Parts: sequence; structure tokens; C-alpha cells
Amino acid sequence: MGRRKIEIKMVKDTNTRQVTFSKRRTGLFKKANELSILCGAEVAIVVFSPGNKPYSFGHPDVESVASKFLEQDQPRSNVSSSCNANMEKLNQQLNNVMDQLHEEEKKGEVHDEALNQRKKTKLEELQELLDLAAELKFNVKSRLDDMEAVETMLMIKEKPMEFDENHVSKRKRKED
Amino acid sequence: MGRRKIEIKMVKDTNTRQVTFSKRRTGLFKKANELSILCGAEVAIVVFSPGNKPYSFGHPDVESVASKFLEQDQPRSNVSSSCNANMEKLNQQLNNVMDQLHEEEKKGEVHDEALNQRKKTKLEELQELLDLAAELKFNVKSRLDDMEAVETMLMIKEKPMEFDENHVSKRKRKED
DNA sequence: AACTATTTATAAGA
DNA sequence: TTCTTATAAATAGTT
Repeated sequence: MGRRKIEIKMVKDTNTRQVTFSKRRTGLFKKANELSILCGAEVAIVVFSPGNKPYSFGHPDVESVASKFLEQDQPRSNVSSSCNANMEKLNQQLNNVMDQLHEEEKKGEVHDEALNQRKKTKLEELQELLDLAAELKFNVKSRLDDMEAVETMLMIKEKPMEFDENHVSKRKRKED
Repeated sequence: MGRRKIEIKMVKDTNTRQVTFSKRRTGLFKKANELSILCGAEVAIVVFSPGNKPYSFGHPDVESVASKFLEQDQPRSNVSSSCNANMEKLNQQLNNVMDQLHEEEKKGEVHDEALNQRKKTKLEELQELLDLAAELKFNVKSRLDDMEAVETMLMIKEKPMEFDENHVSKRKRKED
């Protein structure tokens, strides 16, 4: 969106990078503001500049949106749950990557003219791969669920006796 | 930026609003990703859709940026920090994949067979990441017991006769 | 900080 | 929903 197209990679020159950051941070916050108004969405953004200075945008405010988001997984302090939360985040990022793969697919399609027919076959193959990836993702999630179930059972099993508060050898303490 | 200029105010029609949200949320995250790469900036975004569903973008991840901003860097347990460290590695790899995708986007005029071949490569990388994620889950789980045992022993050693009942974390059933 | 030539995002339409 | 396209908006390089 400028005089020239630029590669999306770290801008080397420090000064240029600072200028780019300033312009784009402004643009990002403007977009966020429009999104929140147009759609009535809650949005929170925190950015640290190359010089490590904090900038934030929030509608209605950063804290409320952030805590609303973080509450999803923080009350669950056991490892399994926090990892599930992390997996959710990972899944979101994977979906982002998938979206970009799809974007690329479209671009690739637009460009060719000579190999249109063979390409359709290729794209079908690609679609299969995408579906496979989605399936894999699902499988991973299922395995996580299994893990959690197993973990729960183990804890129940390892709770052999009733605790009395004078007994110090309390072993598994994730559930009371 | 469309067929018509629109006012920045709440979109009345529910369906249109949902479409607008979807498109603009994607655009916002794309911008955020570009900003983080171009400028090496840390970025965290949390958005709740009109339907109150959470979406997030984070580089390197939402939690680290958010907590850095909120200056709530609580001391983390060994277990959770090792989990976070592993997630950090995953995030870095994801970013590598995304960087490569961006590299390809800019090239544009690639022969379709070569392009598709690289897409397959990317998908294979994604599969590796998914496997890594599953592995992470298992690794962290297995380390949990060791860590807990050590921590429990340390606690017994330091505080042999007193027990803090509130220290017992509650287990929650995950919902979807 | 402004200025524009271009690129990019996206509102409607199909 | 998914893709297309005319147009608005963002922004890279320049002054």
C-alpha cells in the first residue's frame, strides 16, 4: 500500500522501522476502533514497540476485555487445563495459517492460464491435504481429552484414603 | 474500502454485521501479524464477536504480552513455565511457517507445480507442528508428577504441620 | 509531518 | 457461503 510493495520481514533500518511501526500501529488501532463500532465487538490490543514502549487500544477498555479472555483458562490451574487452553490458542493460530494457505491457493489460481486443467487436479489434492490437516487437528484435540480423562482417573485412584488434617503425607492435591 | 463508503457506526443488519466482523477481524489480525514481523513488535489482540465468541492473536503469544502490559508477572511454577517455554517454541515455529507463507505471497508469479509443491511442504510442516503439540501435552503431563512430588516434599519439609486448604486447586470440567 | 503513487482491504454484488 | 470486483483506505518512499 505504498509507492512500492514490500516484503513482510523485519525492516533492517532502525529509523525506517520506527516510522513503519508508528504508521502501522496507528492504522491497526484505527481498524480496531472501526471493528468495535461497526460490529459492537469488544476489542483489546497491546503492542510493544521495537523500543519496547507499550501502546494499547481497548473497547470498552483493555483490562475488562483481557480479564474476560484470561478468565477462560486461568481459574483452571492444573496443567492439563492450561495446556488445553494453550492448544486452543494453537488451534487458532493454525486456523490463521490455514486461512493464509487458502489465500495463497486463490492467488495461485488467478495467476496461471496455461495449466488450468492440471491445476484443478492439484488443487483437489491440496484440498484433501487441508482436510487431512483439519482432521489431524481434531485428532490431537481428542487425544488431549483422553489425556485429561486418564489424568482424572489416576487422581481418583491415587486418593487411597480419607485425609485427616493431622496427616502430613498429603500426596495428590489437585482435587479435594 | 469497498463498493461504497460506509459510515463508522453500528451495522444494523445482523447478518451483514457478522460478515463485516468476520472480514475485518481477519484483516485486523493480518495487519497485526505484519506489524509484529516488520517491526519485531510484540502484539496481543483479543476480540469478542457480536455473538460473544473469543478470538485472539498473539506474537509471541497473548498471555506473555498481556501480562507484561498488566505488569502482573506472577512467579510461575516450574510446571507452567516449562509448559510456556514449550509453547514458545511452537509459536516460533508457527511464525517461521507464516513468514515463509508471506515470502511466497509476495513472489506471486510462481509456476503452479512449484507452488503446490511448496504448499504441500507447508502442510507437512503443519502436521509436524501438530505432532509436536501432542508431544508437548504428553511431556508436560509426565513431568507434572515429578514436579508435584518434589514440590510436595519441599513443602512438607518447610511446613511439616500446617496445611493451607485454600492451596488446593479446583478441578473444572472443560466445556465447549 | 505532508504528500502521492501504489498497494491492500473490503462493501456490495453475483 | 464463497468468490469477484469496483472503490475506499492504508501506506512506502519521497519532499
